[in-house]
Amino acid sequence: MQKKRSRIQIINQQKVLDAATDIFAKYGFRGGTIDQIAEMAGMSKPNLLYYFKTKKEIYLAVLEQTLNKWLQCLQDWQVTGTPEETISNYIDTKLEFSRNHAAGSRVFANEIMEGAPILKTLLGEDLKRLVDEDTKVIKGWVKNGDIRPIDPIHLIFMIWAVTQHYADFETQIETLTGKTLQDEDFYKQAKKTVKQIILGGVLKES
Amino acid sequence: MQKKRSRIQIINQQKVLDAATDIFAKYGFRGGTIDQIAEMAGMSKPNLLYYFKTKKEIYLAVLEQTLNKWLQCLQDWQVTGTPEETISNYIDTKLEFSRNHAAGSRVFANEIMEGAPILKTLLGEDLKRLVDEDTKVIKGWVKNGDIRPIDPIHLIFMIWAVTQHYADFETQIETLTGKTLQDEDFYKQAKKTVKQIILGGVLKES
Amino acid sequence: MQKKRSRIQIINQQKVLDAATDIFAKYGFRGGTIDQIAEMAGMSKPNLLYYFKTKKEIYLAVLEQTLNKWLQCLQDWQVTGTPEETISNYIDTKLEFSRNHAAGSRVFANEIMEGAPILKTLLGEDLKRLVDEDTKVIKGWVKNGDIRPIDPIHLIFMIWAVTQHYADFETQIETLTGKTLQDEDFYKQAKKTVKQIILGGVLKES
Amino acid sequence: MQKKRSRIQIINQQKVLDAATDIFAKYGFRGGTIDQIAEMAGMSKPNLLYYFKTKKEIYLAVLEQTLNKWLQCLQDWQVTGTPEETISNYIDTKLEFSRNHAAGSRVFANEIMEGAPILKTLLGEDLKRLVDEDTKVIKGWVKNGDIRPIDPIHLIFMIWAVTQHYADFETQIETLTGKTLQDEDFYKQAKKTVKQIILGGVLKES
DNA sequence: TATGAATGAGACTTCATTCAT
DNA sequence: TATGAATGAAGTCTCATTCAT
Repeated sequence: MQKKRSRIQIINQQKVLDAATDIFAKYGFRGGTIDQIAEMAGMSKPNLLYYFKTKKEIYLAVLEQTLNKWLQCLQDWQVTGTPEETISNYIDTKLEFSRNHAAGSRVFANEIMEGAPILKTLLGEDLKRLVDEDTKVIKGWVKNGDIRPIDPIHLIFMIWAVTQHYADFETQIETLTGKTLQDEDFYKQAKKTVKQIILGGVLKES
Repeated sequence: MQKKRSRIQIINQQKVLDAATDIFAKYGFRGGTIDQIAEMAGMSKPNLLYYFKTKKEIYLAVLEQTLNKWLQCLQDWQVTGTPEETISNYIDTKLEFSRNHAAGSRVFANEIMEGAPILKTLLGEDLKRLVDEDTKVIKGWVKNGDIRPIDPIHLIFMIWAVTQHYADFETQIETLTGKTLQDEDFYKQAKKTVKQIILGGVLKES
Repeated sequence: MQKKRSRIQIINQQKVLDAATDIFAKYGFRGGTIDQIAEMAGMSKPNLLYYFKTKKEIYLAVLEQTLNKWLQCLQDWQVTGTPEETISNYIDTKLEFSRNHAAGSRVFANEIMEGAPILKTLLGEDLKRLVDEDTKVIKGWVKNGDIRPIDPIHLIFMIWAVTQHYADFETQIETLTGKTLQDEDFYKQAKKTVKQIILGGVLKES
Repeated sequence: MQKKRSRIQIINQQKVLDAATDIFAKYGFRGGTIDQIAEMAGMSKPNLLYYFKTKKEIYLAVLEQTLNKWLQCLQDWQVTGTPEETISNYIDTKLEFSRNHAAGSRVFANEIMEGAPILKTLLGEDLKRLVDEDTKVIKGWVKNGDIRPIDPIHLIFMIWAVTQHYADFETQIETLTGKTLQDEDFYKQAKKTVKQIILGGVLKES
């Protein structure tokens, strides 16, 4: 039974989640501390623990929230068009997510590098289902001769890798270029190049 | 005065570094503990600290060792051939590194997600120099009409992202496919697909 | 000036005291928490603290209430009859108290095992006075040849020990026999046996 | 596998157990703190936790140690003689235990008043078996006409209650009489009176 | 070289209590 | 009268590090 949440409760819980996302993004679950989160959220540690009883509970809430945003994000994507439109749209969606939820993306990355103790089941079930669907679509394109003969799963990994890279390795990218996805021109250039190469490598020459 | 290192010392130090690489790969610097490293290395904590005085010293040694392997790896790479040969070779090199040093790759990933407190300077100097050189080469190709007009920096990021993905997200990949780069067929298929798409997207149609 | 206490106040205070008696009986003063008491009393913690300002205040009220009941209980007891009647009556009284106020008895037991920080003075004054009186009565009986020559203080301890045992070690007794003093037959049998032995050991054979 | 314990380890573990027995005797498991135990044992808190990893582990060790002493104690008891000898001997044994292990006795009392979360199983199995045996013996005496017709279980409870009372309510007894079982005369007088009454109440007049 | 013992700092969490409404 | 929100103090436990042998 979901407790009724007052206005201030919603606000404070979100403050905590935002701070926690940043901290867990940097240090992972084990490395991040409640002190850091409390300070960043601008509240005392016991007050924070009034909203979330344990560190793990905060972590789970962060994962869940990020997951929801990610799923919602993927729902925006449509498989209806041509391969070019569909892939292009998918890259748009993923890169947009990396721009708007860089910290969330890093929380996922950390979780997976820790061996995905929480998300493993989910990855093996829900995500696998999504991937299987996409794989079928791509296989259909190949069989149909719409695109070059490509191994679908590695194409999917490639798109994920590239789009998430801009979020997960933001520090490195910023150190090397002085830019992040927040920079509009840089964002456009990244999107353009990624699409250029992937579509160029996947589509048949007309 | 460099202490003379006995045979056993060298062996034990390497045992520590191997264990530490695994632990820091999973939990990052903050999240990993000396206890975990000592246990994995099969020695007592005080004995471990006889070889490395502090946790940070271990971490630095891990980073340095991984870095050396990575640089050595890159030295094997030759820019002398055609764009196709050069890029193909680069992908080979990076993917091979991901296969042989998956944990090391994840230590880097963690370090960068923590904001690269140790490596930031290095990234901004040594790595930037390497990247600048590569950028020049690619620009030359473009100007020369050898390849399509591509933004060099995003091409480089793309190759990094894709090749490292197989190391950094190993857990996710294994959960989805049941395979890792250690699987020879999977490794070959990954390499083939990555080259196919990137080269296909970069090279001009003949 | 004694605040006028409304009906609901009286009811709620009693709800708190009942819950607190149970909790302190189980965990002692230090081990019991206001949360536990509040939950058992079915009210929020701040509301509970509206009736009793501090944990200690609750504890004192519990001790006082139990004490009052105990004293009232002892007033029912009459020394007027024969030794047999008097002792028999005393055992009745004490055992009845154990049955009706098992939790209260345990609160006392805890208090005393903690070193009686609150009750020590009372024990040394009021209780000592009562014990001294009883001692005199018993000594009189002995001198008079009404009962066997018995050390009065140890007789008193014995009656206390036995009667309180059924309250304080209720869990043990229930585990061993499946019964408590709430069970009418068990209660009667306990009373009968206790009287049989003590009276048999104290009274002269006729 | 029992770790080999060095000399100092044994000494320090015993220091901890002794202190913990006193603290848990006073405040119960919930109420007693590691700080108190560490201070009483004369060592730092982390050092104490080097020997026992958790508070519960200390508590279990205390219960186990006390239990062992208690069982060893009961082994000294012989059922071989007449009812008089046997009961007399039993009282001796139990009272001696109360004198030598007053704190341990109180730890048990606390455990039982908390509902015996740890010992419940043990009480229901091992102790029940012991009690059943004793019950049979007593029943035999009754059937044989050696003693008066007494309910065995309540006789056993009575002996336990009385003998343990001197340990568990030591504070009250000392406040009222200025004596404890450590006082030799008081000890002898208690023993004499207890035996006098119980034997007087149980045995037939010769 | 190796390890049992020890500890201060700090992390997570609980709890009595207060505040504001 | 009632309760959601907040907090300082304290309690349990972990961890990097040091010491002694």
